Amino acid sequence: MLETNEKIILAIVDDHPVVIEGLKTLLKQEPNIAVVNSFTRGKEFVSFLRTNEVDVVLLDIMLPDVNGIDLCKEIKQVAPDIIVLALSNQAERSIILQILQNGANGYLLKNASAEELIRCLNEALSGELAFSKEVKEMITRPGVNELKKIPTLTKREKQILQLVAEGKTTPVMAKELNLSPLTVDTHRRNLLQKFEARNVAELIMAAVQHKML
Amino acid sequence: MLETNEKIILAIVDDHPVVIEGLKTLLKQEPNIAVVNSFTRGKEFVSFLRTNEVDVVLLDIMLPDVNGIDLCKEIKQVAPDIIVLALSNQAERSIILQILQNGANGYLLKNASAEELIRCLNEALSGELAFSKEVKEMITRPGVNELKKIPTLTKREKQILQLVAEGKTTPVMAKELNLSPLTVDTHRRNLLQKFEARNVAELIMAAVQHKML
DNA sequence: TACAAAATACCGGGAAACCAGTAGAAAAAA
DNA sequence: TTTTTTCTACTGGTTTCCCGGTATTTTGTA
Repeated sequence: MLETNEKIILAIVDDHPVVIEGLKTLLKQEPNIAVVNSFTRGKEFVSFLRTNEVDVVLLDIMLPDVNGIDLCKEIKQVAPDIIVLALSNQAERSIILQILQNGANGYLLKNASAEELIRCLNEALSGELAFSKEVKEMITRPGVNELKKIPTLTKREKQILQLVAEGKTTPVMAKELNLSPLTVDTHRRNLLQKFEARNVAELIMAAVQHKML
Repeated sequence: MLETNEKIILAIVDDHPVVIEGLKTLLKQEPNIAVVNSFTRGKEFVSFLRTNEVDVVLLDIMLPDVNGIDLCKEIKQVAPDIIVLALSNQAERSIILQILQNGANGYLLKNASAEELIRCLNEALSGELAFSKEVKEMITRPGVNELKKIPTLTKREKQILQLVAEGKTTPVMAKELNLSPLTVDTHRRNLLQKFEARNVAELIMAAVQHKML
């Protein structure tokens, strides 16, 4: 949390120049906000973060170059004290929960009004989780299709999951990755366990439902 | 088409305040553009159009209140000479073609840069159809990602596909449907053939991609 | 540096999936 | 009423998957 008399250093990561300009314009009215740096690539921002201080980042989680969830995690690793407000134009329960699990401090829809934007910023600055109106409804109302806890996969597991989904068999994958088929098999079994699946069919379905494929 | 020395009256219809502000800011630099009216509802804009003159409208086709295609048609009926540039954040071939058939003069993605925006505006003003880069690619190349022909399934096959997706094994399904496991196996094999899949993983993926699960 | 997590690899065995055919009823379409 | 499609069922065999473990090495982080 910041002292109220200090100015906030804000960054915007979004691949849409229009959105960047819009946010800048709307936030210019706020006297508390000092610097607004903007980036169109996730990678760019991460490397900027390594050498510069940033208090708050408005992060579009639908970037072309990287997956939003991974990017959020990476940002939090590089700068654990940064406040990450996820930006998106769709409010899907599973995605929202997933990104919050990965350290985000809030979730805003791009159709938020200026007031909503400012309100969320302040909420986040005072340590709360901040959500725009529609998002709040989405996460509070009874999770109708309450999905089970989302399993966290390792790098290799994601890779293997992808290949499984492409119809590759264990020996084929082993050759492709220069691994023993037995190793690939182990990863497969770990995947099944993590997703609580009994076979590939369930595995793929679960992965699809969690938007991991 | 306008005379070059006349200023252009522009309108923006978008339910995202951020986008409106962004577009305004980016277009402010253009000396040719005079008035920028903005609306968050399609209906609002249409009634405005009945009493005011507008040369060009940037129209978000994903509004909450009305369908973009119908709105475009309505606008063209009220003011046939208006130039409609469709705005969207997704470039789906079928949608693009549909909206062009309904009188739109161009199609821009929201991730377009300022230069692209201006270029498209000028193209549209000089009577051409205007597209941002990615859209152009999408419509010129013939349906690349036009999915393969969707296989037609029999009643039983749909049933079995569903059960397979639920992780049921052949013997389990056989018992459930009072069939011989051998029969179920035959249906499975027919499913694999129809989807050109080598195993369940590919089968499920294909079925999901065709929205059959 | 020490500890946890991830990646690697193995054994043995049973179950299920997949392949290539064939073929007789039943239902739907011509 | 023929013809076609779908549903049913079979033989016989190969491959892959899935399960129960265990264990070493590598990597990352506290």
